[in-house]
Amino acid sequence: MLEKTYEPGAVEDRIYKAWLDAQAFKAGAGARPGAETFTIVIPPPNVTGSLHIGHALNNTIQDVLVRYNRMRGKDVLWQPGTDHAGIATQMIVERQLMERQEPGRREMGREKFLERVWEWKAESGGTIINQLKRLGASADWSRERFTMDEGLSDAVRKVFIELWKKGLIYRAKRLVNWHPGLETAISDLEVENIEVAGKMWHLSYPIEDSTEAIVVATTRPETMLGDVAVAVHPDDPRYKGVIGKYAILPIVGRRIPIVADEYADPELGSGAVKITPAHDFNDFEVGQRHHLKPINIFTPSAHINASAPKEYRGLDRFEARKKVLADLEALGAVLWVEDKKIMVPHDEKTKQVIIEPFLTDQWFVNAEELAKPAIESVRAGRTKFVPESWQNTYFAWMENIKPWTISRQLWWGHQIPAWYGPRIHTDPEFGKLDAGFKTFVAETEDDAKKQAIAYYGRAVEMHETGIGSSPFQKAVAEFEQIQRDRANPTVWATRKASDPFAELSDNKVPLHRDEDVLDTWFSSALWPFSTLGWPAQTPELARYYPTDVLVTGFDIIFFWVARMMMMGLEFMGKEPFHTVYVHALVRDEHGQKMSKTKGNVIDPLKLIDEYGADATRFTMAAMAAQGRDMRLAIARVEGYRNFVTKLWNAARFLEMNGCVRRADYNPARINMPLNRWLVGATARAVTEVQTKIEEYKFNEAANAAYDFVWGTYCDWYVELAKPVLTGEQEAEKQETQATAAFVLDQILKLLHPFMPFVTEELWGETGKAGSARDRQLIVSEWPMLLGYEDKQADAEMEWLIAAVSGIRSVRTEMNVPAGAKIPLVIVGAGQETGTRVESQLQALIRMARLEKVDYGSDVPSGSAQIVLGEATFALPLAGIIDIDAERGRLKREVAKEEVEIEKIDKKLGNEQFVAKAKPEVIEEQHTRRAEAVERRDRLLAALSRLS
RNA sequence: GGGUGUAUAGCUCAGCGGGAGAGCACUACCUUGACAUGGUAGGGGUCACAGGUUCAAUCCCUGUUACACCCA
Repeated sequence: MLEKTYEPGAVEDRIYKAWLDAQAFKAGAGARPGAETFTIVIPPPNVTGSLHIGHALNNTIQDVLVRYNRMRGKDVLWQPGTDHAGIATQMIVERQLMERQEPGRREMGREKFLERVWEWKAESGGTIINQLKRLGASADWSRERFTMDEGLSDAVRKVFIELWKKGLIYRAKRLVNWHPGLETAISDLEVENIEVAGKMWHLSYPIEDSTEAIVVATTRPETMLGDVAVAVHPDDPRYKGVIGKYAILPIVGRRIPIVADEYADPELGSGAVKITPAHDFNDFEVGQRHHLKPINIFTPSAHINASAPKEYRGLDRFEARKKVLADLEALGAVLWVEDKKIMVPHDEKTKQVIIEPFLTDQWFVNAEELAKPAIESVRAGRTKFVPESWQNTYFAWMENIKPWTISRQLWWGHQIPAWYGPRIHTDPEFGKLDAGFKTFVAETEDDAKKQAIAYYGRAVEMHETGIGSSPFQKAVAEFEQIQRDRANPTVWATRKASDPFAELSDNKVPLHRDEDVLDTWFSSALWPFSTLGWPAQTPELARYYPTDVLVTGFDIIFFWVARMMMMGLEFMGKEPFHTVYVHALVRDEHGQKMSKTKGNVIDPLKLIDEYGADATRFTMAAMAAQGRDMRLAIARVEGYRNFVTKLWNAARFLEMNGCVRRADYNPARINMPLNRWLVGATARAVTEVQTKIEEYKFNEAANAAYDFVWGTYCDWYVELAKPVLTGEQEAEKQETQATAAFVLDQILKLLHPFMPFVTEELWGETGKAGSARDRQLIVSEWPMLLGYEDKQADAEMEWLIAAVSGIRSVRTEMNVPAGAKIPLVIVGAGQETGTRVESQLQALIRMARLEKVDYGSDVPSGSAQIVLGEATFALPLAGIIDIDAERGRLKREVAKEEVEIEKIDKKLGNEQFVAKAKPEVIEEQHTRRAEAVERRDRLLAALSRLS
């Protein structure tokens, strides 16, 4: 016997374990022989993360697709795992060390520190995975992957080396977005520009050998310490005379050129701009055009460095601004200040730290080149976006893609497989300005050494200290000096004479591995194939790549979709997925983005605790309309929790009424209109849900299932079945019991992708009676119900429902007590009505709360009347009903029909309409008019009988 | 500044070139033998505004307004 109410908390864990025990999530579980594959890779959540509402939506959709396709008999793989989240994870462990007052990362050294990170991962890294399990995610956990796994790290090294060989990865000194707190480069996607109230300072720079000055405007006065030029627009008449002259930088005293460059906007400020190539992206480009050497004034932690005058050194950027302004003020160089809204780059995660454009050596991916085929794939429709409009966002970004900064000054991540050494004098780059180190990119240190030995023609020596450290720099400088000396025989002879160890030093070539690691997304980009075993040619790779659908939020199109597309095409030669389903962003019920600071976060785990995983999932699916965002109101979750309860109680009713599945049940061989109608309606519901899932219209699929289960099965079928189930007609009873049980089975299947727990539980419970179940619901077959439509049965049941509804309406309107049983007299019944009344008499009596049903030739006086088909249903309520009220009711009904007739007449009277509208539309109007006239006339007749 | 999107019932949202819908909320009645996390009946909308296309516009087009998001 089922419990009175369904308790999700008591059931979900047990059901989930049962699935795991049965290995129901494993790739290929329940697949038909020779089945085609259906593959989804999870967009890897951050290992430091915990489940938020966006994950809940994202993974509900994936699980709906996965469970549906599994039931369709496909060979399904849902590949799960997490990414290593370089910055976030390193920060967590560093904070932990600090809290425990243990030595910091630099004191303990790289190796020890990484051990600690792995320890952290082992202890608390799996949080989100466990939370996904609570949601009911049926991913193949036996295949769970982590971006730092050995295999995935092999893939990263291989990709890096291949791209390097193809020239698609390079190392260069560029301005990058620099996080001064973490002292690492970050990608432009990790920067959020936030508008803040700022100021614009107008500064006066004196012109050399002149009494005049040039006025520049800036929002960052402290960077003037690194100014190398002033730019004006070449066509700006105000400045024609000063181009080519020099300004004297106040405080610093540097002589800087006044250059003509179109970057200077005559409309903005004074029309002249200061140029600080080391600290501004636009200025950097201006600097390059005019061959100006950038002057970097910051240390990696954004304190003033030795390039600035002594009294500024060591100040952080904010203190430096104050001092620069005070000093300029004292010089009279600050002309005026205006308030201005300015966009300031912030760290996207915390939104606390201001990001600094910073000049450093970094590794870059030539994303522009990789983007070309990725754009083409979408243009050609080999990968489609759903909804389609998102492809515009994709194109917009991909067509303006910037070089991707992939190196990070961190320890946690994939260390870049590059080794550096000095250049030999025969190297074409030798001695060139900014040539940088000789770089050896290799799988292993041994391989790097081999390459180096081949290049130098002599043994190398691994240096442990960083490439920026003085011992390494000194060793390199020494080697390069020897190279120079050797190139000149006279110098070399002199040197050898004075330095007996010269030859020996020549043999000590210093080599050092790049200490930086790669951006986490570099490894995530490989996820659709690295998780399947690549670079090894595994059977899984052959079978499951390309995958089918990537399910993601639009805020992440750039992170996941774009990069996976680029890498998939480059290394697999095929798009990683044929469809990208972009779901909405979940907001609170007032449309605000959820955030911890606003305190409007809805925690999906709390929803699961309170309403159950099924209700939470169903809400996600029901609200997943294709669009930009969805506002989540708790009331919706509550409503769907009630739906779970409703289903449970329907099953309980069946159980109490002997509705047991029968092995010999055949829906094609049943007789009662009630049952034939239900089976047809079930078939329609199945088709609807199936179609909508395949169109990625999850809200429509969920609603179709909801309407059928509650509106059709519970509200009408079960109610109409009651008199049969408690009646004496044994054959009818048995047919109804079996049909009710059969359709419940179909319902469980239909709802399973959305509500896996309660459906599996009911599947198990109902399996205890009747024919044995041979498998769990999760791997059972999706319903196949074709050819069960019965128009005649449908018409009869629709008539019955109209009759019952009509009588109920009148009862309420006439204030007939709910419990009172009243007589019904049917007047003017034709053969069809007669047959239907006979067939549905018990149902009619019970549902409409009738005392008896008679036929009559006249409507008894003082009756309320309902027009239904050719017949009039009269409810003789003399003495009970208020004749005036009934007259009013009928008049309103007549008026409604009149309005309808009038509207149609207007249309049909329009020659243009008759001439141009489609014939079927005109036909429909005629039919509707005739029906309305019929109803109106009967209502008028009813009205006349009242007076 | 450029782009994208949204305006439909009190709230949250579907829908759509020919009859305005759901859930929640609301009103009235009902402790009927699955379910009060329920049942029955009901009220409530010039489908943002102004033009245009069309036989026909909530739906297509243009503009306006408001809001949201993305990019600079």
